[in-house]
Amino acid sequence: MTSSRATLIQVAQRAGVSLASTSRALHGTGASPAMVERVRAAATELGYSPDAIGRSLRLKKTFQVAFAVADIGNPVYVEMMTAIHEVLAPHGYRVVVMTTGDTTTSTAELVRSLSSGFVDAMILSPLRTDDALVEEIRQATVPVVVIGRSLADRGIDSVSTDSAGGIGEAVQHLLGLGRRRLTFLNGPLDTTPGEARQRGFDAATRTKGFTGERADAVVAADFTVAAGLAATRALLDAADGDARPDAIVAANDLLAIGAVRAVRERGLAVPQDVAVTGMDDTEIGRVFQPSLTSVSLGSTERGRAAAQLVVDLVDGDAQPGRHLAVGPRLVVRESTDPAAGDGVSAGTPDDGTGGGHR
Amino acid sequence: MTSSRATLIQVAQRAGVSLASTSRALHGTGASPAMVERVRAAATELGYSPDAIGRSLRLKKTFQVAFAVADIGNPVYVEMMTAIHEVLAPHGYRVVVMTTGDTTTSTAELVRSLSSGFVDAMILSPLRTDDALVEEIRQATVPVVVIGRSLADRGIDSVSTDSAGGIGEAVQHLLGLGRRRLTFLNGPLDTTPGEARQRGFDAATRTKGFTGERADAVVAADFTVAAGLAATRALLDAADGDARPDAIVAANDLLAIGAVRAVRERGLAVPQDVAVTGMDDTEIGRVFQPSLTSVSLGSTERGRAAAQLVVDLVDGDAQPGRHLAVGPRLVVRESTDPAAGDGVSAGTPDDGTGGGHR
DNA sequence: CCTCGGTCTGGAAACGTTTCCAGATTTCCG
DNA sequence: CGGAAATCTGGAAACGTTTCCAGACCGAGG
Repeated sequence: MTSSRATLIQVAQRAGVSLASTSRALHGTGASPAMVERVRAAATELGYSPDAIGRSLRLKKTFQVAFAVADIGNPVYVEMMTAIHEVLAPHGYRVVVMTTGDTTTSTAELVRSLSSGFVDAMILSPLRTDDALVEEIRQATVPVVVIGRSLADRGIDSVSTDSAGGIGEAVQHLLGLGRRRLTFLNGPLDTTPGEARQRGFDAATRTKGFTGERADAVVAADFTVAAGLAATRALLDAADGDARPDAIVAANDLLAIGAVRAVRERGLAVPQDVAVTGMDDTEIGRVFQPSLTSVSLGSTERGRAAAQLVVDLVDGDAQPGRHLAVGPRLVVRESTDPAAGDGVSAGTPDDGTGGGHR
Repeated sequence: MTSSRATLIQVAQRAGVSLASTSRALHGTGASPAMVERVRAAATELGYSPDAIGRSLRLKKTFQVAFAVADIGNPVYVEMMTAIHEVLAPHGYRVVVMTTGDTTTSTAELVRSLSSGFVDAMILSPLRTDDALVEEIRQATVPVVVIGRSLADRGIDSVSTDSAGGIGEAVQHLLGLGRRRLTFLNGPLDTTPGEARQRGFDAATRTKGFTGERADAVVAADFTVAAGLAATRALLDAADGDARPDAIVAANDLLAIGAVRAVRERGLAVPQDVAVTGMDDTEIGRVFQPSLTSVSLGSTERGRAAAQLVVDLVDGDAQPGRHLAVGPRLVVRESTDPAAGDGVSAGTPDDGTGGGHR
């Protein structure tokens, strides 16, 4: 407990040289070899390690970056966080996790708290944005990179994906498989993803290129398995025979799992009778039986890109206002194509459990 | 970008009073109402917000706590992190995520880095521990709370669970259901959990109270679905008829899922022909069909407990060396009991996707 | 031999905050 | 009304680091 509380001053005294020289010697710039040797010796003797706070105060740099989301347990955000950490750690930056709360107000408050200067930058993935929040971000005393919609026009660095386009990809995939009666299983429409994905489905099915017979949409109470199950049950109750969909496009993997369950309850087969697609490409969808065809929104890529923007902004001399888009990517598995891999043979690096300790 | 860069000195000048009085007025101690009013006004006028670094330097307190594990994407650790964050945030502490690397050496190195004083404490869940690491933790300049095995005898705060006992609970549960031929599906034995869980299985089956006919163990290559699938296939290939197990105790949920798949491949039913239990009680096991009976090791509780220990240690005046044990808890679901809930009706607060945005 | 340039060193300031200490002013009570 | 006590204020130091600045020293070239 007593070790390593040595300060630079003590090292200087021990080495019998000035504070300035000591700093230079350890920092490796403009000191004679003899001096370096001498100071190094004193430093190791005392078990010296530089104080991060003193250093930060002088340098006006904390070597910390905040990552703020509403729910840090959400697998999508966990993926982002992991990617962010992987990019930032080699650059010497620590990652501080924070929560935004549910509202734009609480998010704006969090952004305002940046003015106390405990981080060099923030990566923010807000649930939704409004003008007040955007303005707060612009006024922030440290760079903020937003994962969500593009804010390039407001001079804010941002990374986005195209979930609407992703739904379109799922629709095209199903049409390509010969499916003709599509139902979109969405979550609440008053959410940002719910709204965007609905837009994507409408765009894909109300175009001239739409070769199907029908395209309906139902809304589940929430983005959960239970809600997906209930909504799909109702859907199947209401329609049978030719009215029954032969494909369900779900707005995320959990809804898709609920849909699969409901379909099977009716004695129907997935994908033979009803094909199902999900979105987010989560571990849970990969492991499920049948493994889920899902639209990956590239959470890892988005996290990585955001972190890279931060590095440029903080280390280098980049100007804010850049925007990066990560394209959606359809991953075909059993829930639409029985012949597709089941995701098990492919090595899943994460074993999903504390039991994975080596 | 120009806002909130005001310093306390500027506030003092603006208010026309001394620096000392300004600090007191804002901090609310020993200042006259008039002074408080005056300083407050100046502060809001300038949009002042106190600098965290200057504050930390003076107070010798960072208001940050590190959480370090090998793999921050691992759901078990994510659960811990979430719980830790929930406990610490209300106390005004930020959470810094760090990775230990795979070896005890790299972990010890991380602990040593604490001497630069960027956090007030660390919560560490090491893959494994050795004497050098324990010694490093003892020497650390800030309190370290270990999640893993008890280190009370070394004067280090720790939180542990009893995975061995948890396996015992699974065994008892299966015996209670009338199962007689048990097979333990473990991961690599040279891992800490692998070793402990094997010990638990042996203890539960080699005792006088063991009412079964046989108890075997197989070892999968890894704690993954694929490894569980392969190992269980081999197991079923080798034995049939009466030799076939009527219950499989898996060392974690992913292995259990692999086992379920292999059993079904053979045209056997879960749980009727073969009952399966997992461990860790992950979301993935709850959602899987059949939903998995699993032994929860209370990751949330352990995280919460560790965070509470940190708060006591840093805020209060507790002495290190305490130890808390979180008991394992068996959650019965469909993979052993067809009548058990499938985990879907029970509200899962986390929707597992970015699509859950409100 | 003088001067110039380069290399190296030490003093001191600065980053922004909190708090000790002493002095000044007010309040209270005898 | 005098003195003690209580209340309030300002100066200054301290936390630990980096870096500007000036000065010292040395060697080389004129």
